[in-house]
Amino acid sequence: MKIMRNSELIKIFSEMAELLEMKDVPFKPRAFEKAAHSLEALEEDVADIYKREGIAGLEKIPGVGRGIAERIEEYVTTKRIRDYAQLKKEMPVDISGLTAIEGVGPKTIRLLYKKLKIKNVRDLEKAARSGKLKKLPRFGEKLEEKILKGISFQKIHAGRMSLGEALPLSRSIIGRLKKIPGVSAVESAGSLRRWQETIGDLDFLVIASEPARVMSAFVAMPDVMGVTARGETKSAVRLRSGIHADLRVLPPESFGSALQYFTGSKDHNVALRTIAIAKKYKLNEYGLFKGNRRVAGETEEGIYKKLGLDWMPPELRTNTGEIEAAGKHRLPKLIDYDDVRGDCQTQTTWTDGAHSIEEMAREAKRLGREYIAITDHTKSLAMTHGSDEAKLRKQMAEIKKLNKRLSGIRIFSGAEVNIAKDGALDISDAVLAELDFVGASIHSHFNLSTREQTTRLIRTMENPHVDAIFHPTTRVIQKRDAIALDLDELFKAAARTGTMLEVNAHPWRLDLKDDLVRRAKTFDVKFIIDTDAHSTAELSYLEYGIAQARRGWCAKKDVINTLGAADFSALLEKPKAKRFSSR
DNA sequence: GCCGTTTTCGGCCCGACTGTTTTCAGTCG
Repeated sequence: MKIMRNSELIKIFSEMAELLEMKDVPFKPRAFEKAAHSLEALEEDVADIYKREGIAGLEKIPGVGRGIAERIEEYVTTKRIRDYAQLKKEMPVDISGLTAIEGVGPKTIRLLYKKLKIKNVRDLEKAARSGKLKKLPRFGEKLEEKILKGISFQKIHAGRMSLGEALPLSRSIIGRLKKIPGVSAVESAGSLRRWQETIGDLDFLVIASEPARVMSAFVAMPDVMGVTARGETKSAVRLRSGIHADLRVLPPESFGSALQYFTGSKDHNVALRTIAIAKKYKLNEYGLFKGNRRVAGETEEGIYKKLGLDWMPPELRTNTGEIEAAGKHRLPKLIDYDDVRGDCQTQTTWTDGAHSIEEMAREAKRLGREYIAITDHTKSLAMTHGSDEAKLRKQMAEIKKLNKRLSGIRIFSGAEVNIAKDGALDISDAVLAELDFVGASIHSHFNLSTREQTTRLIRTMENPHVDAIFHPTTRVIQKRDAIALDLDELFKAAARTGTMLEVNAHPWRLDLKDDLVRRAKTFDVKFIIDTDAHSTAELSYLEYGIAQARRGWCAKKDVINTLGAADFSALLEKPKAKRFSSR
């Protein structure tokens, strides 16, 4: 999936955008930025496109015209781009490192390099500490201090926060804001409202009769480490948890437009604004305007409707076809957050979990689940005291007893069977056949070739007892890349064998991820959404997995554990290959 | 440099806030 040549070009074009910005070149920076962004979404290696269709093929990529197509050609054929090298020679600085510091942009970088020969964050910190920055034109005490603070903040938290950290944090801030007198509405917008897997910062929108009071309360929250902006309608703070939070107070007539605007994504908004312009409107965070007259703004629905579009859930707003679908009234009916009725991957004290089968089952019941599959690890994963055949049989007997004793929750016996390097499993088929539900997953040999890895998983899927592949790509967000796989081939095999693919809800994993879910769906793959809980607390992760499925355009029917316990059980009784053929 | 129901030239999002400016540039989202 990782395409080397594309990611190199993405970096080059993004840097070119910044370098041109520094030189005050108008408009070209946006063009390079847009091309870089477009390459990120591209599924194919540009070199392959070029070999097949030449320059004309490259020009079909959105945001790529003749000029950028020729630069791609130059890169593919000579491994370099001359005008990038030239720009870099004029300004040999660590652009991405420096722009990551809050308040440092291209113009500042140019000034820092020209006056003080600052090339990277280390040079910048040294200059700031020795008081050299404040002597620069347009600099002073405060900016110097701001940069030092920005550098230390960056050291605490490089990168983005996981959805699993950001959502509870956001909910607690929303709770706090709602208690302020005069506050009649609070929403979080931004990437969090779109349930993106990582969050860059938090955005809060508020309707309040006394804006000043909200601002004071916001900047005084216990988690606030520093205030970066405080105005009448907008404030911004740094939180101890290592993330920025913005707050805006809005009049009720603009709340919907602000929600729409600050929810994004940026690409979605740009596309929306283009439609607005074509229909002779102006769209901004205060409303949709015809001349000076506001024609919509109170609600998001009102804005989309005036633009001829159906309202769409924030999870879909990525400008990858949702706007066209909304215009044709063909948006998918997404799976709802309360549609999943059972959790099919959980671990207990039998292996590396923190709680007993009964504790997990009772908590699952409390959360409204109708069933839970207990899927402890198997023997080749020795560090988890994985089960062998005898231990699994003992566990099955225990589950049978518990099912008689407990009401309102059904426990399925299962396992998370470890997949060997060659795709074989470490539990005999005879015992797998006795289990209600079998998931298999990879926990080792992450660096095999695409061919080896694909063959490995397909062999596992061909086992008639394997109901599902857990966390199919084994990526860990911001830590470990997905294993190399020929995904189309994998998805075809999953559909052919009737093997479900998991959308793992653990916020570190979220695997399969959104765009792969969407792609798998085109092969008619069926999914299950599981928490992979190793404790009772983690059983509540389910919503993150559902969000990922929604971002992958999943309907309820695509996700098999939306079935009730009896239907799910009946489905598992059928031979794998025949389970989904009639659906 | 890109793009096209404003089309092959002439546009390209824009408002809030900060700091150091005495009227605005730079950054951010």
